[in-house]
Parts: sequence; structure tokens; C-alpha cells
Amino acid sequence: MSPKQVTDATGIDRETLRFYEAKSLLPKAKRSSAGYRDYPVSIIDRIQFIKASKAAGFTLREIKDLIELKHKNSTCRTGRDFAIQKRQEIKNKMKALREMKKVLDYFIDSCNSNGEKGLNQKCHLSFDTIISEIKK
Amino acid sequence: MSPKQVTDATGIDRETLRFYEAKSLLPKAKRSSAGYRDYPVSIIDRIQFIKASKAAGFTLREIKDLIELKHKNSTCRTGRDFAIQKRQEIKNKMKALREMKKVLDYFIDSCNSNGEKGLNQKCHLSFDTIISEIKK
DNA sequence: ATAAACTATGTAGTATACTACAGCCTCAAG
DNA sequence: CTTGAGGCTGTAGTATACTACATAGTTTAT
Repeated sequence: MSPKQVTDATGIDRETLRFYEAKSLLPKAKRSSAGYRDYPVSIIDRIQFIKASKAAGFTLREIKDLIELKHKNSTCRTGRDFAIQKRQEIKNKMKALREMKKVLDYFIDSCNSNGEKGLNQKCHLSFDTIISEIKK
Repeated sequence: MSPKQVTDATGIDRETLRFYEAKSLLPKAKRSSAGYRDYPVSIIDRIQFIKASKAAGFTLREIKDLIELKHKNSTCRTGRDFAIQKRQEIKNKMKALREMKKVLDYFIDSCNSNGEKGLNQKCHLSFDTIISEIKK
């Protein structure tokens, strides 16, 4: 695949593609006779994973470590233990997201419960109030 | 609460506390006669929310907008609609985390299935392979 | 009373993750 | 055969989110 095809398929731009390659998040692409990059189709899934991981709050360094699971670890055990640790971080992030969702659910519900007319009124519900209500 | 009490309770440091105040993620603290900051107890929950949101991949700007839900919007409707949009982003991040967890589950399971001896061997399972296996 | 711990302001520096050129090359379409 | 889209390298600039002082004032324990 050409760089253009990859950027069209993934939404990341050419410069970012090069940047990720330089940071070793993507493998060095094969080159055409003219020196143009030629990516395998699997690059798409890899970039989707990177995008998802970034959206979930992981750094490029962390994402790189995840992608290199088997390379950087001498044994299956050290690789597995690293993966277990990262899986726990994922669970923690999921918990954080559930907590955030609770706050928004509470806010949205209380807006809706005021009916159509209420939706056009000024909103009286502070963030700190919501949090303290949810904790009860 | 003094700055020290807040940093001890939350794990963020004094400079970051000031930084968040300057960015309006935290309210301007009351001051003692000597000019020392004095925070309400509710600051703790607020900082926990900020930490959780950051871990989940939201920017400080986004977190600020969430905290200001009611202030920045003239009506309950605009506030609610913003919250609905943010809730959708949260759901998307949760989905991303579930996908990441699948990859790690697959890796961890395949390491474990090799038994105790296998764990001391070199690991033969590339990231791209895992992703393509999961997609099936 | 004095040292240690804590707090204040302001400014400068760092790490991360892009993003935007400049200057040049290649290739397909009309 | 030229023009426009796409590609190359390398370097510089930007936004975000801290992080680290320098300098100075305050509070507390001994």
C-alpha cells in the first residue's frame, strides 16, 4: 500500500506516518525503486490499534512496548507478566471511564427530568454537587 | 485544607496544584492571612476526577469543559447535548480498551498454555499475528 | 531563637506528540 | 511534455502538560 492509501484508510496524515515509523511504532516500510514507501496491508490494523490506544490514554512509548511484547522480552514469562500489568492498567482506565460516565448520566438525567421547558432554562447543577451526590 | 494536605491526599504535587488553578481546572483557593491557600474538602473529589479523566485520555481542556458543564452553557439543553456528546466519547474509549484487552488476553493465554517450561522459553507470537487472529 | 518544613510568585526549561515547511524527486493523465 | 498529485529527507516550530528553580515570606517544633 502507498502512503496515500494508508492515510486515506486510517485518517492519520503522511507526516504522522513518518513520525510513527521513526519512533518504531510502525515497521520500516519496504521501498519502491523510486524510494517510495510500500506498506503491507497489516499496517492498517496496527495503526488502528495505535489510534485506539492513544484515545485510551496510553503514550506512544507504552504503545510501542505493547507492540513489541515478544521482541523486548527474553522469555515468555517476562512478556506475559508485562502484559498482565498492562491489562490491569486497562481495567483501571475502564473503571475511571465508568466513574466519568456516572457523572454525565446524572447530569443528563437531571436536565431531562425538567421537561422540554426546563431544557430552555438556565441549568442549576454544579459539578461538585453531582460528584458528592454520586458518592452517596 | 492546606496545599500539603491536598497533595498528600491526592498524590499530585504543589506545582501541579498551582498549574491546575491557573488553568481554571480548580477554583481559586481562599487565602489565609499570610496568603496561604486554603482549599475546601471538595477539592479532593475534583482532583480525583481530573486524574481519572486524564488517565482515560482526556485533555485538560476537555476536562475543564466537563467541570464547567453548567457555567459555560446558557441553557440546560446545550449543556445536556454537550454531555451526551462527551458520554459517547467515553463509550468509544471503553470500546477501544476492550479491544486492547482482547489482544493482551490472547497473548497471556497463549503464554500460559505453554505450561511452566514454556514460560521460560522465548516467546513466538507477533503482535500482528495476534491482531489478525482476533479479527477472525 | 533558630532550624526545618511549608508556602508564595514568577519565570524558565523539559518531554511528548505532532505539524509545517523547504527543497527536491517521480509518475500518471491529458 | 508539462502539470499536478503524491513522495522523499531533514529541520524547525507548536501545543500540551507539566517540572524545576530562584527568591522570599511563614509556621512549627525543639
